[in-house]
Amino acid sequence: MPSPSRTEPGRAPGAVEGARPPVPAAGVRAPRRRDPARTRQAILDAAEEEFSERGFLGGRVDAIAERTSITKRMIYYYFGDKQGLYLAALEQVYREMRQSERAVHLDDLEPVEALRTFVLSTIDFQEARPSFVRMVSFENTLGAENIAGIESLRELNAGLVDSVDRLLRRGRTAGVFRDGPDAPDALELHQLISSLAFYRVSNRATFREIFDHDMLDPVHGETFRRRAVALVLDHVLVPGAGRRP
Amino acid sequence: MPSPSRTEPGRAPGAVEGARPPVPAAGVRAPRRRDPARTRQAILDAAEEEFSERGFLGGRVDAIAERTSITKRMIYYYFGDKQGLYLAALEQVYREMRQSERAVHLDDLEPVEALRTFVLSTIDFQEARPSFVRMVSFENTLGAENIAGIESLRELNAGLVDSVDRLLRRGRTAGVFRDGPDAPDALELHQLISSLAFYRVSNRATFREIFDHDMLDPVHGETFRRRAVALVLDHVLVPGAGRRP
Amino acid sequence: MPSPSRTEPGRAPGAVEGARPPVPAAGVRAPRRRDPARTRQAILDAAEEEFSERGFLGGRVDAIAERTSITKRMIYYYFGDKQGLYLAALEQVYREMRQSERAVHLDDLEPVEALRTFVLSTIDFQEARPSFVRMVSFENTLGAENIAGIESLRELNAGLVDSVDRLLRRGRTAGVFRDGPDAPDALELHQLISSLAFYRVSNRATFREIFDHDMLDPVHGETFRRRAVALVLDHVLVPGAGRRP
Amino acid sequence: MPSPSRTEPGRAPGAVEGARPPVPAAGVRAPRRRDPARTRQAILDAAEEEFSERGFLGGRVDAIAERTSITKRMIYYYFGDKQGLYLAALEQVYREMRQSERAVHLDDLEPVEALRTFVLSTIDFQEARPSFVRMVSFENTLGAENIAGIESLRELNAGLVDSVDRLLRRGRTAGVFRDGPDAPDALELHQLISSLAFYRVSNRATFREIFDHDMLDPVHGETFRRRAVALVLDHVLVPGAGRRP
DNA sequence: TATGAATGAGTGTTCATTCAT
DNA sequence: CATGAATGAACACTCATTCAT
Repeated sequence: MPSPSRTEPGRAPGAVEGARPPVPAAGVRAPRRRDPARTRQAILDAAEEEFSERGFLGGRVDAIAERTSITKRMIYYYFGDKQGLYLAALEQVYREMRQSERAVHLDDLEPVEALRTFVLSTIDFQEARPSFVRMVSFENTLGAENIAGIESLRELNAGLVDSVDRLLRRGRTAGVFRDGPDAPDALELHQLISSLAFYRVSNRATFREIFDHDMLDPVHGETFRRRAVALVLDHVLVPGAGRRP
Repeated sequence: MPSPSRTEPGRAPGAVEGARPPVPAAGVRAPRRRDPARTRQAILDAAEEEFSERGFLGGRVDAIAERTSITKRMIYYYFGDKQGLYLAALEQVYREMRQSERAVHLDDLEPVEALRTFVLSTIDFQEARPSFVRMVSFENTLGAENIAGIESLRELNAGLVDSVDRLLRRGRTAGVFRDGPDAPDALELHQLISSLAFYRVSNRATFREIFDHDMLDPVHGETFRRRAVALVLDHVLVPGAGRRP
Repeated sequence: MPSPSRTEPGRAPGAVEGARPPVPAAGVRAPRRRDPARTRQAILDAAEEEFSERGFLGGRVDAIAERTSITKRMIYYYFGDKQGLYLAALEQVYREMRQSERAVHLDDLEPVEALRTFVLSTIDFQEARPSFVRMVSFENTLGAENIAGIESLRELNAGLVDSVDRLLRRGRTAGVFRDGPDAPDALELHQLISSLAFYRVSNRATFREIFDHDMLDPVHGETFRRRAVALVLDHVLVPGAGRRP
Repeated sequence: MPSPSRTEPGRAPGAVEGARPPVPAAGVRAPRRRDPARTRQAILDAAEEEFSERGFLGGRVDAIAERTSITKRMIYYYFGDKQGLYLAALEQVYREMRQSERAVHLDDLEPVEALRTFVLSTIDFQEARPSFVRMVSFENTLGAENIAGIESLRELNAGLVDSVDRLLRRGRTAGVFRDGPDAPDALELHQLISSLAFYRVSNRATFREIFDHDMLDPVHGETFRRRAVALVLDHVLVPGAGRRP
């Protein structure tokens, strides 16, 4: 299951667990009746798996029902239809990304260190959550029609760009980041870093098949990170400034 | 149609057309009977469209038949099954990429110019052939299982890496490219450039939806190209060498 | 319908019918919604008809759906695939045979009478259930690949041979059945009787076409039975023993 | 191929083979152009294989074309349609049986020996030509509709019954065969012997699967033949007469 | 809340057969 | 005589979705 530690929205965090209705017979494996929030979450996790593996068109509602041993009727009860379920899974995946980005407090770091941290955390997140990458890939192939329906997504990501923007300003003010028309803005910088981090995960399979080289092999991890950081810093820093010895 | 410039094998380029039975009205795209090469190619083009839009799982054989007004039976006659057709479309798309790369004779250019050309031609190709990008994306989401079945793909791409390798060697010999353990090898360089060029096309839809910024908008094209070239050159050149004034 | 006497598992034999929703007009054979056991059985009966008439390869799932006016989807819901349905029909037919054989308690009869009874009941069953004969014939032409998948079939039939074996032993002990290396064993005896009873049904059509003689015509029934019994008794009895006056 | 020794109707038996048109390039495997009779026969043999393995409904014209590497068009050219081809194959199989029966000159043997010979030759033929048995089985499951279309089949088989009839008369006249209302007539005798010989081949697969006993295993061949002969003689001979010591 | 049964429109694939050359 | 290309109807099987309980 993607992430067992996920908070379950339908249930109060401090709820007493002991007081639950008669526990189902031992040996029964899956979320058993009478815990709607858990049922909902189980469906959602299965949907994330299914859709991230096969896409919206390729994903099967039946397969999701089988993964959870929850009846299809429940899926429709909770999510309306296939698209509703897909959207919910997509949103869940994006929400996680946001949380991961919030966890990194760029504003608390001095500019160069903040930039370095931003690059590395982006790489780390994409690497850790390939199902995010796959769902985004699928969304793109279908023209991102579904993603448009997710409210709060824009502001969510606008927040990200804003924080990169603040980072860049601080760096320029401090005289360590280049300025002028040739210097990249926040969005361009995000695009650059995303390209590096995303492609590495999204194109892993074909790259490996064609070049016999697994971009995600831990063996290459350190080198890749170092190069990526160097590349971005070279691109942003004023020549000669602030590099590590 | 995906590639109007494709040579049609069943017909000599300069052949006289006048002697043939009444040519179908111009604009009618479906090939008419008794021209197997044309029939096959029409199916293939429609398949490329369909599969690049909806993926292997989402693509419908019926849709391909309707696009061409060729009976489904003929699709199976020529390509065996859905997977065979998909593979053929995938191969066609890859072959075009190779041809586009061959067209650029890196060996004939001096190293810095060659590198600049390589970056730009990669960007241009991905931009010009979004269906290539989409098919590769789909392949990756499915683990590139299909791509493994295409012979000649590895050597085809090995050729590409070889020519980049020669390029790097020449640059180092000439003293303009960095050397040593920190300098990227041919594969790493290819990965870098592909990331930039591929992501811009593959993630266009979500990027636009989230940031209101179309990475492929011609308005940004020149800037993007300039930045990408600068980025790569900065990464490869010895500091201070060979840059344009 | 193949076997009107079949017990319908989903309904208690003496259950009151009055409380149910308006019963469909008598004579309407298709079961109406919401009686799974009946639905399943209706499919199975139609499958037995279809497959016994046209074989596994020739039988059409669509035809079975039409015979019952149950949607194809339900057939797959209950039986998985065509082969699963075929196997279920085959098993049903074999189970009936077993029941018919169990109904004859050979152990309760004295040897000669038991043997006579065994011959006649075998003839009667094959004659009464031509679809059994046809399905077995089809199975044979396909190498009995399907039959191999039916568990319990062997033990089921092993039971038959065992009871014939007991019969033979009792007869030998009583001194009425021949003994020694030339006397047939239980399996040989079964083969002999089956040959006579089975061929008469399985080859009826060609025999009639070629010789203008219907082996199943009631006119010949009595003679055939008498001859078959005599033939078997002559083969098994010690000369001069136990024949009817 | 079923029977390479088959006479090819379209070609004179004594035709010189050396004078054939330029032999096709070495490596080309199958009957090559410009020998219509051979082409026809190749199709027929493949059809016999296909139909005897899968029946009329299950047999595929494509499969027959592939077996011979002759184009489907030729099949239609020679045989009209699938049914025409099936009939031709059926007729070929029956013709062989007739020839095999003609080869045994019952009239030249004394009655008991003739009867013994008849039983054994019937057993031998069925054993040697399982595709005959399978095609007859298939015909029966379909109600022998096709067989009705084969002219000369009745007289062909009438001849068989006549010769058995002559055999029985001779035996009765000689006082070795039983007479009276309880004695079997020619058709009954044919039915009996066919049952034994046919069932052994037709039901081999299910019998083996169910009882782990291969009725055609050479190990049991001698015993089966002895029993079959004894059974028939016991049924026909006057008690005590003419048996072997 | 939950379920198992049911549906109709598709979805990949194959069939026997025919056409133009 | 012979071929490869073409067809439309059927074929086994699956889809997302809904109903009765």
